[in-house]
Amino acid sequence: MTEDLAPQYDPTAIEAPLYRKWRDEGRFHVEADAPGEPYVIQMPPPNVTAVLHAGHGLNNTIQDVLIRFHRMRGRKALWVPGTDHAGIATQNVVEKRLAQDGQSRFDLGREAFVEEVWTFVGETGGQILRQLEALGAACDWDRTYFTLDPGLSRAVREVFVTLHEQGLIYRGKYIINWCPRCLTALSNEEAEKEETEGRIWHLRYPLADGSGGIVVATTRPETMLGDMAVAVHPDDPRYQAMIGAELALPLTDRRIPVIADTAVEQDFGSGAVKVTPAHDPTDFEIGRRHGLEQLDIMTDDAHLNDTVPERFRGLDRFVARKQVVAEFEALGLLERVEPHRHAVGHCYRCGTIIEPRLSDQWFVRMAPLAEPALTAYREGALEFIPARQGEIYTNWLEQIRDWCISRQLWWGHRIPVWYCDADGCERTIVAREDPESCPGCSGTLRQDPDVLDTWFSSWLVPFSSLGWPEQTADLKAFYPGSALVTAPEILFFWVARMVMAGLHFQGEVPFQTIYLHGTVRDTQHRKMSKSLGNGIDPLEVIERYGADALRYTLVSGMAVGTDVILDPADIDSSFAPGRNFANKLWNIGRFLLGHLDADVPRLANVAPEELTAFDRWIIGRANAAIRQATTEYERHRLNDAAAAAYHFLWSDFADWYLEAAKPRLYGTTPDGRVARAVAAHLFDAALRLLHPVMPFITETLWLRLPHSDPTGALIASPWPIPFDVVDGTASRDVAAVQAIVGAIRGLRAEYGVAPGREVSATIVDASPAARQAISELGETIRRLAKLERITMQDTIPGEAGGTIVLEDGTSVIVPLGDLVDLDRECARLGDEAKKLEGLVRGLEAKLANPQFTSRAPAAVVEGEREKLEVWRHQVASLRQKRQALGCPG
RNA sequence: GGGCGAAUAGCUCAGCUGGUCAGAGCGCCUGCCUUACACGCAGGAUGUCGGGGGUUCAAGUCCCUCUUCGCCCACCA
Repeated sequence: MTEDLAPQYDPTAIEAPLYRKWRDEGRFHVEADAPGEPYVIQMPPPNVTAVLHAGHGLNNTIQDVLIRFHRMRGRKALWVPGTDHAGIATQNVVEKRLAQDGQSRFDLGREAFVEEVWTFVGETGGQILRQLEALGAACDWDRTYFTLDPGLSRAVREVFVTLHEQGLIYRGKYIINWCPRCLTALSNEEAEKEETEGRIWHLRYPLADGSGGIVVATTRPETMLGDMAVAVHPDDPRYQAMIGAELALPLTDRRIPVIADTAVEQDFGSGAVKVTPAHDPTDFEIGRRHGLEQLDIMTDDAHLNDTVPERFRGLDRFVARKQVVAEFEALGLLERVEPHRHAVGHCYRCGTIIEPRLSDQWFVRMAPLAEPALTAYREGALEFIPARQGEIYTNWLEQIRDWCISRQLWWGHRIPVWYCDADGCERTIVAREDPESCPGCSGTLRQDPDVLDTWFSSWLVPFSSLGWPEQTADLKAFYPGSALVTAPEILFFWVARMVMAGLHFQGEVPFQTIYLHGTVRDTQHRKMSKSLGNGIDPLEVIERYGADALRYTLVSGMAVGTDVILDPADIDSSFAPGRNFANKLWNIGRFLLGHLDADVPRLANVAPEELTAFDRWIIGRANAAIRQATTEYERHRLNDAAAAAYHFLWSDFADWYLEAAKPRLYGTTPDGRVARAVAAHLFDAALRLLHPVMPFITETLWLRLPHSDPTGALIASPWPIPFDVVDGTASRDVAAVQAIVGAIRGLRAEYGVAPGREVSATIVDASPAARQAISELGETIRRLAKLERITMQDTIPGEAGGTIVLEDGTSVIVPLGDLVDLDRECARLGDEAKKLEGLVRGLEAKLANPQFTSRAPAAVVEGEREKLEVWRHQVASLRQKRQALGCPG
């Protein structure tokens, strides 16, 4: 039971075997019919091709902390893991591999390519889930899902068809965000807007009759080849005469009209806008209002197509831009060029500049779904951490636009829509089950070639992962979930949409708490990324310092809503907090276990009168730590919860209690047994408090403690509750001990007393607490301060000594003979007195102010009076000491 | 342009309902290998709480304003 611990803390030796033990004992699994109130977290499913990075480390640590905490609190805790098929990302990875062999997906063809992706996923996919085991993630692996699993695919299809039936899914031709590299449409969220230093070109379009012309401003000159009109504001006095006129579109032989539309801002640019209905959302709307033709001038990969004059055909869009500008310049039609800062959309997967493009796509009507999601938040069904994220959520929902869900990819959920091409039939079938043939004409059907946005399966996870559309026991037991932990980046991609889907299909929000944590960044506050090479590999950290050190460092460095800053160039000091603390814990355990035996009495069986002041004090500190850590975990302030356990263990338990209790622990006296009982029980409780953050080391130490917990594992044992012990004057007495010991240690350091040399101390004007502390705990003081003896007396000793006056007026004097420099001591006492006199004067003035004494609460005034008394007393003592030493002045 | 937020010790940040709130960790300085721990022990230094106004008996804490910085959204081409 008190089997020896390795002298050196070696996390690699304990972590992996312990994880296996937990898993083999079924500690992570929970049945639907298990007792207790459920606590459910859905892991944000990592991409199936992902490898663990620092962000995953932080994200999953937080979830694991919450799961472990709530399990210990008696909840039926379920953490559901899974992976996302990640349409574009995964397809890109496999395409890159093919490219190494000089192949493209088109060489293979759709079926073979998809087969290839499945093979790739089968061979290398999901390794991140295995890496999470090293982190200690207590997920229920029996419920691991993949978003392309048959069950989840059924859910996707059910949702698509239902929304279609409800008129919330439609197909239409609109301007969408097109990635010319991935060759697919993207949603608005997938087009990342980046402020870019660009230019704006002012181009002159001459009137068809040759009389002057009109100047338009554009950031994308190449699109002028698709212009169908120039628009001005109907009220713009400058252009009244022009409205209705015909312009000769330069570089082409086309004629376009000048039209009036209120969408035009008179103040911007020249007040005249070229209208390209097929390549700009605003222009698209203007074009619709005026019945303009939509001329798509580009190919899928953003080269100019056959609609433009021959010399431009086949040119890349940016090459074409240069050429268009050059030709305008040659014609004398380039008025001027200005620098211009504007937001340009980039593909969130490959970074390619988005091409706004007219295209036939499927959309989800979002307004009807957003409405309940807003209401739910406003009615308090959702709690954001930090709370301000709720405003961002609201802001987004209020101006939501329809969601483009079709993707021109091959890897993903195929859209469940079939078309009948038979003449005169041309039916569209949207169905849950694959139809054999056209129900209208029995003709052959052709399935829509597109797949769905990856997020169209992700937004269903809170219920699809539990078996929906089947009404499973899991669904009943574990929906809705409790918390959702993720980075703010996917608040719109995923979190808000899950809320909508949950409300729409289950009638309830999928989780109550939305915990949005910060990002792991380097010392320059840059996001860690592969391309910048500034990443920290969590697995490397785990290998070097252990998962517990990694986890503690991440949690302690993470206040709610702030980023975690780590230095990739100095892993050693970055993870020092966790590493140091884990080592400290190990050594506390080693020391304590070395002094325990199997028959340590239960604390409940120790008579109250057997407890010393230090025992009662440390129990009080433990109770405070239990209360605080519990509250902080509940409030999701994990760093504060961890700090509560940390400070209790290190500053109170190790630094003071164990140090003070050493003689008792070394011996075999009855009070030694009491100390062992106290130490064992409080250490047990503290390990419980810390277990959510540092599961491995706490479990390892806990298993070696003598106890009779029936669960047999810390991971499954109950959360600690405060001990029922009366403090009496214990905390006051120990505080006095700490003050006296601190004063003596300070004086020793001040005068360079050799560490081994014993001195004596004289206490004058002892306060009641000091008096009691010295008479009851004098031996402890003597040992902790390395004293030969400590005495109390009424008068200041004649011998020269260092003096410190404590806050309660007690004077601690250490006679040091020759070691004391009298001048220095006089100056020190004098400075101290002066400083205090200043404070006294300030406080006297404050108390003399009737405004203060009449308006401030009585307790505050009383507190200030007491403080004044103490300070006055201190000043008097200091003066007295100076006099006794014969100080000048 | 709209929304949200931040400025506290060299660094990263706490300070939650205005009155022991000027703190923690890391780093730094001094002394110690005191048989649990040098990833340690003991002691120590460092802040006009971004600037300026205001409310209050009392303000890192509330309000206004300026400066600087960050995040999200956005069809001024």
